Amino acid sequence: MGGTEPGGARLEMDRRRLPPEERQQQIVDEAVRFFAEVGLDGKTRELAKRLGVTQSLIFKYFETKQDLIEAVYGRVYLERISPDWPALIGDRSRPIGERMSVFYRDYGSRIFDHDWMRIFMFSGLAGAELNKRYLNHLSRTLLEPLLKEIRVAASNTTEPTLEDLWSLHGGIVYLGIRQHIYRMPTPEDPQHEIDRAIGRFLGSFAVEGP
Amino acid sequence: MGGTEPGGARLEMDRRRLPPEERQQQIVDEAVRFFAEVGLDGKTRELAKRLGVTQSLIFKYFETKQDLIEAVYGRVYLERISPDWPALIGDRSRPIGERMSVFYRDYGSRIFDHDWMRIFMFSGLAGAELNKRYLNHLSRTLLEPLLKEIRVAASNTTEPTLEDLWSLHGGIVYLGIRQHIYRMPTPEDPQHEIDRAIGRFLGSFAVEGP
DNA sequence: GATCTTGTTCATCGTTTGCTCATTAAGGTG
DNA sequence: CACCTTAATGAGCAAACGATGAACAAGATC
Repeated sequence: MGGTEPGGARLEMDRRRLPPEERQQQIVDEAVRFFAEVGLDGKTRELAKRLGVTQSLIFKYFETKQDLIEAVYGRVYLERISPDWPALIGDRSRPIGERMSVFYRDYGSRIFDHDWMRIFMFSGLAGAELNKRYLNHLSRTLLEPLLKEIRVAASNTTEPTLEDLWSLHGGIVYLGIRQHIYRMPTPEDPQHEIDRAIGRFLGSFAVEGP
Repeated sequence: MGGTEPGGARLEMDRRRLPPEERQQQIVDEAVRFFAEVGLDGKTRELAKRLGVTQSLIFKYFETKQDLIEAVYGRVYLERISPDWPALIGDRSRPIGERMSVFYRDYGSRIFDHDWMRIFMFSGLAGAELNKRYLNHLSRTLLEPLLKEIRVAASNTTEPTLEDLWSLHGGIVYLGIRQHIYRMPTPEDPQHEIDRAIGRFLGSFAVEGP
């Protein structure tokens, strides 16, 4: 399939002239990696060098540097929360411990990502509104429903609070922070640690863990 | 004591000429607040404006901007770990739950600080070696001894691992991250949440909590 | 292969950056 | 009060910054 005829859809490294959408996408792709590494104060000239392109070309596709950063935000925040999770969390045909294990396995596979983790932290420090929106969305659509489900499963004992869940959540997220922000050694099998944390959490509310 | 005679040791806002050590200290103080707010890429001219001083004066006290940043690191990391903690953690005349509660109350009072939290995160993202040294020191001198004590208290049940403790620690630190990095609402009484987390943790190893 | 479109480069502007150094004046000493 | 030390200023340099616009050339169309 494909072939070697010129004008084919295959991407070539040394190709000079690209269709606008493709070039724009290429710039954002590299900008994600670049800003994740050096921070949002990274210079457009260095980004251009990594792209093998002149600096002025970037400003043909993005009016300002801030526009580029917004595009990076959009790209990086996209697809970071799965639409399947609410259904998974509410699926009472499965034990709550299993649901939480599967949820956090899936959640971890999406956020334990070098670029996401660092850009999320950089933008948080910069005071970007997106972080608050993301965390509020996380709380409302995932943590609060999860809390409800745990309370159902833990019916006649002391009930967990939302802050209890944030504590569990923080302990899990901290794995990614240690790895990608502080670049410290982290466990080989994060899922095992996550399952242990979930087990301790549920156990303290007299619910069986994963 | 003191009085109003000129040349007294009291600091005056409008005073122009300061003794070198005092001025140097003043610059570092303001630099901590400044860099914590805008990041380590903050401009020396804006810092000078906040000090009510010319930008060139800063370079009379610090040869390069990097030197100033190192001074900020030193200032901020100082006194962040108490020498009393190892003794507290190892004091078997007190129940482990109480020791952990007191330790984390004290620990929280030192690190749930706007400037520290943000500069630690900025420097971590910048790849500063100090972060790794701090975390390694934390692990060796506090978490590992704490783990040992918990294991003693939990003798004949399943034992906690160091990663379990990191999970608890992360959940606690995440309180500060939510507050100072993401600027999200956090519980009025963090100590209560911390005690709950400690209680759950110890409870899952059949040890009485705080 | 000549022509046309437009993605890309090149040169450059105006500003800001870290940093320097000659000059000024604050404040203690006689 | 005049004198002297030195903290602080002010003007400015070289490099780097985001951004602009004219000139160029890659590649499709006829």
